[in-house]
Amino acid sequence: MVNFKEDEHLYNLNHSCAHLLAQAVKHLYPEAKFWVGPVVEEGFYYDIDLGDKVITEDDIPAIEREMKKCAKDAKNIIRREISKEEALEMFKDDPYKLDLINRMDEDETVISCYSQGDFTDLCRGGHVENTKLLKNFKLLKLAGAYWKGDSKNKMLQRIYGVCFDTPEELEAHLNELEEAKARDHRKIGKDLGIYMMSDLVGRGLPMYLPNGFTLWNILENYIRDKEIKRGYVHVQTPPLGNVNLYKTSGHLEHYKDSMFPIMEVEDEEYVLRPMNCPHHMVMYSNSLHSYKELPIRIAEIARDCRYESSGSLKGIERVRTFCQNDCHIFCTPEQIESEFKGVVDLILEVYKELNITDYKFELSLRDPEDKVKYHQDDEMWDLAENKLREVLKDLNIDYVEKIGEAAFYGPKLDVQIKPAVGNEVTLSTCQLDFCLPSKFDLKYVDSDGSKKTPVVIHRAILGTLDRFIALYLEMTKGNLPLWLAPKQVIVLPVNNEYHEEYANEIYKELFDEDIRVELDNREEKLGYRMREAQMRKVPYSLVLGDKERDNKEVTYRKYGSEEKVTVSKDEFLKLLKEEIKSKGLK
RNA sequence: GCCGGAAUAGCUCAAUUGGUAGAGCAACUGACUUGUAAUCAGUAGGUUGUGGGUUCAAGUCCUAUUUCCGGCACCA
Repeated sequence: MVNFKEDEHLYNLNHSCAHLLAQAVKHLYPEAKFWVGPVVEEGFYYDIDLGDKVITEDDIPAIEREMKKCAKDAKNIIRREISKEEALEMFKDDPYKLDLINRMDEDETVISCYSQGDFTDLCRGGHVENTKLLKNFKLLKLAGAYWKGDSKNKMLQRIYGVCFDTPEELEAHLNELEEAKARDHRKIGKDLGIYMMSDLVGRGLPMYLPNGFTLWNILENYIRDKEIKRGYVHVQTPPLGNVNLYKTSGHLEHYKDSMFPIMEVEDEEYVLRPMNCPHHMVMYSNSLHSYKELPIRIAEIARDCRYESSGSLKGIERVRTFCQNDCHIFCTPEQIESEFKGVVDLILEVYKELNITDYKFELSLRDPEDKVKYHQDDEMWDLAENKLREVLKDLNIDYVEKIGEAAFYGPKLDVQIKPAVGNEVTLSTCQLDFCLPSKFDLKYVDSDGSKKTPVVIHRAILGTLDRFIALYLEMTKGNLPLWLAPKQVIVLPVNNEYHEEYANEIYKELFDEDIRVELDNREEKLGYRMREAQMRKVPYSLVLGDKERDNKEVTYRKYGSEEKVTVSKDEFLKLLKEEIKSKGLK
């Protein structure tokens, strides 16, 4: 997918198109006031205050027509540099522009504006030279957007669009957007019987259907086995807790708004747990620990519940109950680096085996100005942040730093992935925590006999199973590798009368070898059953007729290929086992 | 939560300015006995998300509400 911010020409083209949009809107709605119209990764937008006028989809064609009309005038786009006084005078009727001008730094001596015909906008640039280049554009979506991105402010109307040099490029881009929609896990999840939702059960509460839960279980076993090999121990804790647990941890104070409300039970107060860190802290304190035991890695595939605002719910990517692939590593300060490295190493290993390639690392740091969210001492933060930087440097990993994105208890490394539709989300995370261990007064006995406070690393590799399945379905377009496919083989006898017995025999042999196999012996034509097997994306379809029965062979067709291959049944089983073992990777 | 849009059979979608709710697939029944993406015929399937209202008449107009979709805000 094209990124409009990365290509300079495309950036300028879209930036100018944003101005063109504003110009057209101004023509059609003279009372319109304009905030900003930047280029973003997916194109351009403009935020507009239209007073009482509400722009709907029906108004879009008229705006596009007016844009075409304005562009046809072939006006040069002219840059002018003006003083702050001039700027204030020029935009005196537009409170939003005045706000921009007044907020500019004192040392920003150059204020620039760009004009095209009768329209002038405050703007840093860059732009294309002439409006005649703005031909192949399309307005794509309408949205509300808070002024300055703050939900306390008024909501403006935002119009998104894209612009290209040629109609072919525009067409291709629109096709890509359509294809992305077809890849959406909400569609694939429905088509492949992965999960369902029900109003009666409640919004944001997914129910995994047999196919989805098969996939879920394989992933769960896969990651648990990986963790066991790396010295993790697995536990189980309850999905709710006494409210005092979250008062102790500090979570209640910080995240009350996104927790389900407190339940009163016989003079006690409980909450559905929004995370399981506090449970694991308490579990650590169950016994006295020697420095010799550390690191202790307490892991759990844990179900949590969060009150996510209704507008943020999205399939199984963002839900109100989810299972975290969680772990809390309790270690000494000296062990931070090696443990952190171990986690990053595990992330990379898992991504390699799952063939996940399109992701980026983000190092989320505190905002030193925000003393409300980050109230521990700066020294601790500096130490933590620098340690993470060092490890990333050692591992030679590219990352971007994000100020103010850290958790209240410490900095974190996140792995971000772009879903088929919508904003980037976090898949894996690894977080350093100097805070919770002291809140729970956790200790270990050091070599000199003194009691010390351990450091905790929170980490999740598959993130939440729910979100992981969503993203993975989108990456693979639902075409799952053999080891993860809910059904691996479908057996299709050509004719039940003559071939069902042999088909049953093959079915049973595969079943006994733990292959997830299904026999489709319905009274339907082979073509019909083959079509269904292909639509269900079953990796192998086996066709069994006279030839196969007589020679003890099978003819298979691999999903996505039309090639038919006949092999002995032993060879087929061997092939399956090898492919499963290799996870489909060369 | 906020702004906008949408909701019709299990699924995908039709239904002229308000005028008898339809089709394909799936399901069921029967025939066909099948060699790699849809065999044929028949049957059944609906309080048009839900509650009010306007009208001789509402899927269609108004209103409230629920859910979903596109964004924004949020995301430990």
